[in-house]
Amino acid sequence: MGVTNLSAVLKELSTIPIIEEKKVEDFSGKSLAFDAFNVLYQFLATIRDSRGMSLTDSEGRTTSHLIGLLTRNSQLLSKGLKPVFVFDGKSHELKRSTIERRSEIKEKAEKEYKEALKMGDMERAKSLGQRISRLDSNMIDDSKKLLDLMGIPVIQAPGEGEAQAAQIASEGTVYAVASQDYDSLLFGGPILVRNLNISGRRTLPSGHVRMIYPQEIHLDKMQKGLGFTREQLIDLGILMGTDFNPDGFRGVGAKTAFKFLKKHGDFLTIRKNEKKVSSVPFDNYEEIRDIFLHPNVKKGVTFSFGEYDVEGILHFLVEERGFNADRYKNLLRSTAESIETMNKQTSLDDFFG
DNA sequence: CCCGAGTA
DNA sequence: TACTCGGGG
Repeated sequence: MGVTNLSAVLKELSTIPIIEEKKVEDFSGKSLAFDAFNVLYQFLATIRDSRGMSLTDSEGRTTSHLIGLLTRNSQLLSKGLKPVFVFDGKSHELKRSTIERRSEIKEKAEKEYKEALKMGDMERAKSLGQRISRLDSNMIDDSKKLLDLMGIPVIQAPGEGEAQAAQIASEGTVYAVASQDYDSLLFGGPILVRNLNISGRRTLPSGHVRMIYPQEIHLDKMQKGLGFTREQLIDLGILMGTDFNPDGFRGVGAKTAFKFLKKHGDFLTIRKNEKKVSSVPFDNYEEIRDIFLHPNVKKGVTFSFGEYDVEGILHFLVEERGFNADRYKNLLRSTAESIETMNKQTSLDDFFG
């Protein structure tokens, strides 16, 4: 999850427009560091059958994440994007309670889901199904295996994936971080790209349909538009709630957090002067701030892109997971072909400067 | 999530 | 061309 509700702040409180609308093709030739868990959870939540159940192979193993990774990444590769996947390592102890709470919520949703199924309330079942996605170590392993077969580099972060992704983005090893969360910006990643693993149209809870485009957000522009330093952006996040203090503060949302920060300058001064923030016990401020300012990351990480191995992918998905070969072989071949023609083109470009 | 078939 | 629906495993 992470910091997800910053959109309102960026749209309504900034003096300059911060969110740049892009097309997927605009990222052709650029490498993007995807927060792997972020992507996988997205697939697990959305790739479901009409009863809200994950898709599985004949042995009951979930395959939703594999379908998502294969189709989405094949499209991105066809358009010349160079995805890199960064997996979470050990999560910070302050995040544990968040994780535990999420798993409680999931257990509750699971019970309600079964009831909804019994009652035949499919709409409700489907929406509950989305909340009970679990990512186990087998799913992580076969995601890595599939990515490897697709030639997509897999990076193992020592801690937060989002932090490691931000690190390689600041080092210029990748162009940007791709995620739905804003955390990479708080970790110091200079560019964030959102909506890159989401299709063009989305049905909102209200029933309205809206087009979704990739968005590019630059940290420096965001700081300029809001008039905040990076430290203040971190304070903003903490006031609104992060993975490390998920509750935030009662009655403090985007606007109030922004207002407090403008008035007092930093979190500790707000804590001294604003009742909404001071009335709650909260002694992890320095530690949380430090997670964002000095994250647990590896420096100087390098990687290389591999071959898109059509035969290998087919073997894994068809032989081992029961995918329908006819359904996917066209996608695989045309993807391999686009990659090949693009490689030829870029090597020509390199040759001629 | 993505795709294809069916429909207008 | 635009949209909805069902299926994918």
